[in-house]
Amino acid sequence: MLKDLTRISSLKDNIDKTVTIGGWVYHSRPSGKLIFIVVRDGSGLCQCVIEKGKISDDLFEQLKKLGTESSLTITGTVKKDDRSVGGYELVVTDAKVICESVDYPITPKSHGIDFLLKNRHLHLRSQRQWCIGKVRHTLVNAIRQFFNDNGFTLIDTPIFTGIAGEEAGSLFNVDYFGMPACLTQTGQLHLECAALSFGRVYCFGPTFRAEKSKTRRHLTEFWMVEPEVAFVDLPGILEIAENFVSFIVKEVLEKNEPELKTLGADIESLKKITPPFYRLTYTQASEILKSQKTQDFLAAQLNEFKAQKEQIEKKISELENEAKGQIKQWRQDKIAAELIDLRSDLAEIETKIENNPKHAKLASEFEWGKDLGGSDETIISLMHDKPVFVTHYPREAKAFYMKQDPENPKVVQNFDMLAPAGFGEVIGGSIREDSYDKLLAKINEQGYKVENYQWYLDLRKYGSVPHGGFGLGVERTLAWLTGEKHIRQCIAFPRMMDKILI
RNA sequence: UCCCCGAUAGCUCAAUUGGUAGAGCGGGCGGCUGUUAACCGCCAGGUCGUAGGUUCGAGCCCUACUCGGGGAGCCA
Repeated sequence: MLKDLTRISSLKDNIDKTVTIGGWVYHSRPSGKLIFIVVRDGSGLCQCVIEKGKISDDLFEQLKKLGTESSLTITGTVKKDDRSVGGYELVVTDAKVICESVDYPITPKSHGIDFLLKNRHLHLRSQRQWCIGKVRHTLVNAIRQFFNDNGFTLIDTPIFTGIAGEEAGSLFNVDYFGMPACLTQTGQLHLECAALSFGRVYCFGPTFRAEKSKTRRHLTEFWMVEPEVAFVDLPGILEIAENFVSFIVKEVLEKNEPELKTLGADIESLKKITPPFYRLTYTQASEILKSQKTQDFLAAQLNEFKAQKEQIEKKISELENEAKGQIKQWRQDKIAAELIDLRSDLAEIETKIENNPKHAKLASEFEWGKDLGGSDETIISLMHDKPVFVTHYPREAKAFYMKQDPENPKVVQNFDMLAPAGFGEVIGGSIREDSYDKLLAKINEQGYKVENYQWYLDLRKYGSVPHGGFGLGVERTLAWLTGEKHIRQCIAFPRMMDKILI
């Protein structure tokens, strides 16, 4: 049976032919002697038109009452029709219900995020999650393709590890047969070993951080790709990063434009993502933050928010007045629904208005030496239409393995890549400290146990070379590309702080 | 860990300022041959998160707790 099924995505090659598709009821609109059932089969959506008389009355009655997400096979003639979702529809001649679905909990109307997460096993079938999954698939392939095509060798780094790459406070500890171990936070340290064997390597896998972060940009388990390159300097690694990011954006644009449109992604701004990206040093970035330009920028933004707020409030009061008048019940209901949407928009804009002066204050009081805060990153990122590399952060604020800048010992040769339009950090990377003595001193300075890092130090003892790399978070990149507000929607089964739902 | 907001029908939300709980969607029944989150009529559906308190009277006020959302710090 399965081999005889046609996938919805290939209906365009079967116009006027009779085919059978297998799928689930996405939407059903019975209308007397005519039923429209939109079927999804994982490859797309297809509207099936069922006319009474063309099939048996019993089947007609069964299809008429079929609930959302019932599974079936359905046979009919493929017609091109612009009125139909996807552009093609099936004029049905036969159907077979496989499993009737009754009281499917997710309805076409809006739902709260808590409800949807608790129903994640079903929510994955929704159009939005499906689109994100398709884009993620392209993204992951593009990531692999870029490195594979540019002389990188894939190295699978371990998930159980003994030493930390980042802050020890964010480690998940596990009991490894009675011995202490932890889940990997980065494959970088292991990858450096491999880079000195293969020259150019990358790893791609899940990463775990026990940060107590409850924000739209954090997960405790996320996927990260990390390239590591021998014989490279900071300008060199930046060039790789911008070519890499430009490539994956181009691939997604080429292969997933319909999905991006459905998701409401800003396709025009993604088309601008081509090398070169902007480059700022941390010191330049901090000067921008403290400048009048930034204050003006934020003030302009505040005015815009206030104008938006006024517009929303005006609309709300208009609708409220209309609702007081003598109008039909259905109009009352429509107004109520619009009011709910508008009030939620209003709350969002009010939060922005409230945060704006705080962000302005934080920016104006920015002190050299601190790490860039979330709002600082957002400001820098909003002021640019392409990704921005921020380089040369203060040494104290950064990880022990980053190479001290020979020209300014207070900073390291690192970089963050901020995605444009306020999205913020997507990549973090650096040139690694390749001097044995400097690395040893830094390990001691941090209070780490040298014996744990002996193998890592060995890399600086036997044929050390300048090398570096970066890590790109898959979910954050996906959120940026798709315009999704929260990265928990960018992985099928998100793991969030204190919460594993299924 | 800190700050703010919330919890009312299966779901999303109302309840005119403390006076007997409403609507849409979803479900059930009926109608409709071109629907697009279809539409029209009828029906069922509630111990207002939990525990106290104030009051003649609490969904609404107060206290504590639980759960959730947003933001901060930190990060990819």
